[in-house]
Amino acid sequence: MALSVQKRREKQKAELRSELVAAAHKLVQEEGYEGLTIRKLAKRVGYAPMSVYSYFADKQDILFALAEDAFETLARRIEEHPADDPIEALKAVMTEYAAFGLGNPNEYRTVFMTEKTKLPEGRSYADMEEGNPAMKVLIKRVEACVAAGRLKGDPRAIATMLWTVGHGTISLLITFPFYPFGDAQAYVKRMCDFTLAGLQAQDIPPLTATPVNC
Amino acid sequence: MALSVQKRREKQKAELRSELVAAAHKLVQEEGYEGLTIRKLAKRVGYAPMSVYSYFADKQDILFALAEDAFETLARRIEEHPADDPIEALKAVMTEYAAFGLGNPNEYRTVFMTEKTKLPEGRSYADMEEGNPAMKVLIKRVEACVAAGRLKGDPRAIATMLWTVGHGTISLLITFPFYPFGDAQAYVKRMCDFTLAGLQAQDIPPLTATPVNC
DNA sequence: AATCTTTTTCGTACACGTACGATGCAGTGT
DNA sequence: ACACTGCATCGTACGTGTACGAAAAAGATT
Repeated sequence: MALSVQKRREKQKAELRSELVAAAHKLVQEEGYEGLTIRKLAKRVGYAPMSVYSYFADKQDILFALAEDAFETLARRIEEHPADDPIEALKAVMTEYAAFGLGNPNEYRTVFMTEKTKLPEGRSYADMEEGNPAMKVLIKRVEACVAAGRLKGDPRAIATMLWTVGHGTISLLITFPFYPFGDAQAYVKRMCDFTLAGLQAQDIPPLTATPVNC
Repeated sequence: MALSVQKRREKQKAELRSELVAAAHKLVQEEGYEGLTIRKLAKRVGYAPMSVYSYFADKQDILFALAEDAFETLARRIEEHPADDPIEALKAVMTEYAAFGLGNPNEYRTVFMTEKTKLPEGRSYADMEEGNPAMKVLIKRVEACVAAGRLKGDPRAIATMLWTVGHGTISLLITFPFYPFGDAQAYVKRMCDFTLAGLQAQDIPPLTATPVNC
């Protein structure tokens, strides 16, 4: 109870929620993933621990909010790195994504490597794609590649595959820092180039389609 | 004589450790992953909760032991299903690996998605490759592909790249189960085929080499 | 103004993982 | 026989996420 009851009263719900998100963000940056606890978070904003549950269903919900935040800043960062060649623009997305992950491993871990079994209330798949700015930019740049005839296939599928490879690379580098990947940057570039070479050589069907062969 | 006493102690210790692992396995089977707690485990074998820590560094260590068991059976399962074509044999590894990860997400998470600054005592990255039977099989089959002229390049680099894509796929599916990947099996197959197509189209240099262009 | 209803806040309690240090016992040296 | 040493065992305690329900505040109705 660091704050007076009256001041607490005046706060708007949305404001308080984003204040909680901001505090959570700070906590993660300052003390790492393990530093983010409900009690600490509550203390930061002058609430009792259980009051946090008025704004978040559970801890996962907080992490989800952090993820949304991270997506936004990531998208902003990406858009600061345009390129003439559409393929290069795509590579820039991957590079920025990797730089973000390797530069903020704690953040990346909480956002992309902790289980999110259930969507927060009112979220849907569409939200995950449409409401995710980073994915939106990625898809947009993929679409540019398709439009320019540099890639063939379903943009969303291509984007998801790029995300998959990027995430695999980053999370492995974070989780096994001593594994002999060689230079991290070089490995990121290797995987990025490899994936894009593969994508340029194929027509990528949509995700829901499940072609059966082999 | 002091030596035999020492050995006897170690043997007893190992016995109790595996007894604990067995009890843990049973607990998981009976009550699910959430049913595995130190306190319950201790009660099962008639010990105080803290006594478990004489045999395991922490709970992750227990899960790691469980995962080792699982990987052994996985490797066995893989080798029971060989394929004539070396590339298909490689795909089989990936498929089984994915099936394990998606079927045992908690084990997968503890082994491959939690920071490995502290591996269980006596484990190293050589162990990660040599001591993990599944990874061992992967490298072996990559080598078979290279020997058969179906793949070109450094086997370890190729295996690492396959691991990267496989891990990206599995961990994403685990972490964001609500994301519209479509059918998980189909997505795994897609990524697997895609990656192998790419690998077959290139000569893969060793990891330490860091080619610089673009 | 008074009463009832709804929403927001949070005090308490539980099971959890586990750090720390005490206890007691087996093995060794004298 | 006796003291000493090392080690297996475990009692206690802390901080964790969060279920439950009480308390308080805000809003609605009379």
